[in-house]
Amino acid sequence: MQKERETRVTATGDWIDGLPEAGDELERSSTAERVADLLRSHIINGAMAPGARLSEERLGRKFRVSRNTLREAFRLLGHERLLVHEFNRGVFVAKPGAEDVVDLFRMRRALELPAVRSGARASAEALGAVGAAVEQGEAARARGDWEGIGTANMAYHRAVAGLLGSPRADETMRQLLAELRLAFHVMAAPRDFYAPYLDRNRAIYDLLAAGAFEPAAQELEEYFDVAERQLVQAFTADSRG
Amino acid sequence: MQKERETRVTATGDWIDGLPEAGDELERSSTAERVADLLRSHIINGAMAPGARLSEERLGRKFRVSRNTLREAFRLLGHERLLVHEFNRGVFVAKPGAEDVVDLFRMRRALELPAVRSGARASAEALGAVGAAVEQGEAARARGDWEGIGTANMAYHRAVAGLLGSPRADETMRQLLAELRLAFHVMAAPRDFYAPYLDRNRAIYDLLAAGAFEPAAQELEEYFDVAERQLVQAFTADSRG
DNA sequence: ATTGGAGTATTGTTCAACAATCCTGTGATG
DNA sequence: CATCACAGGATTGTTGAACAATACTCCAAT
Repeated sequence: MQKERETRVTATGDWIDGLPEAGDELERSSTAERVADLLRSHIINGAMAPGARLSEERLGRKFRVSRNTLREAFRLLGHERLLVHEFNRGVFVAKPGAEDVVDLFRMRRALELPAVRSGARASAEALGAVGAAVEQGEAARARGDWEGIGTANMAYHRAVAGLLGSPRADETMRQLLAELRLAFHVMAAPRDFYAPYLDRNRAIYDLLAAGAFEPAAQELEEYFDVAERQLVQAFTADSRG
Repeated sequence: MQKERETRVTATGDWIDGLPEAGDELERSSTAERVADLLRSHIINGAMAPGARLSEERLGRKFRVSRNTLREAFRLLGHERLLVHEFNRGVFVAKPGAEDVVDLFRMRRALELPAVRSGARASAEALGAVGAAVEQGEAARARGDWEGIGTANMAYHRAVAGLLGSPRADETMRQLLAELRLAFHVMAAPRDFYAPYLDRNRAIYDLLAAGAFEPAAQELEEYFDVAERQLVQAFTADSRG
């Protein structure tokens, strides 16, 4: 009897202990966070032009939330540099300049290159995410979905940074890429900006999968140089106003 | 007459244009930001124990601010990972674990090592900040100010990351170091933890000042290895409860 | 063309209220 | 004895209104 009871208890314990610790799946979110998510998607999709003003009263009425809740959301996005908060003047959609693009690429180099070079220590899962993003991008290209190509490119570089296995790097990378995507909306309609880079993404992934981490890093570095130059050029050419 | 008028006008214009664009000096801060600054310093100085709960009502009464303002401050510090916000339960001072220390060092390596290696491109001002931090630390040691040594060490590594000349790296570094400092308060009183590293800081700076960037990076890497191991060890040894 | 000033609109902050959720202690039940 | 149910109290989540402080606009005056 004692034995049966004990086995039952330990069995239950093992069962529960074996569960994956209740991740963020059932994490209830506050209204402010949901509003922030909504605003963020609008911003990076270009629905809100860079520099546009976000009126507390009008947005609050639109989303059916109070000003206080809206202000909490503003704080969140301000910390991600998607909104800029000017005291007593209001919040505006950030308007990145060429110097921001340069800085963003500096950060990307600092995070993504070490991530690739540490590829040997990366989990198979993290590596698989890179491959999945490559195919996601190619599928988007096949159906001419330019928006999808951009999304896939973001996923790709997030996955690359994810090779580090660092929660903080993941979070930082997420922000950087969102900001970078906002930067695109500043320059003149670059619908198929990312398309030429899909093959390069594939090449880097193949090197990664083959264990050639240093060559992959070199390829990635070259990509950074080319993409940054093209972006900065688009910015300075477009610098009227 | 026309000429005189024109010169006067252009002179005024040049004078104003020459001014340094009004930096953050006269940037008025909101109450929420001031509260956040106050809380941050309390957290970093260990006045609030990791894991402690921050009651909205009591803190609001203490600081004489409304709950809404306090909540805005909580959001700011939550984004910096100094506070953790559990929905419907409240906010708590973050309680970093060994895995956080490992992650923090991953990020530090990613940011500080490239910064040192790019030292050739760094401004003289940024380099001077590193030297100033070294001397600040040595002065603190001379008068037995252990708290001051810790502060100087933070300033030192912020200055090192500052060699990149990247605003985003500066901001990220500021957060990482604040979080790291919080981690110290978790382990058993390490008053003179930083003291042994002062000479190493000096050595790295001397290499930097001499233009030996790669050797400086190697020294820094070694410092990371030693410091991380010591910290993680202190954590795992102290992992009861 | 620039300066001053009144009036309006918007943000900053507080306060009070209520709903939703969590925590605690108590008793019932097997 | 362990577990569960449940009521009561405490805390957070969110709203709405109010007022102060600041910025913006427009017009008059020089």
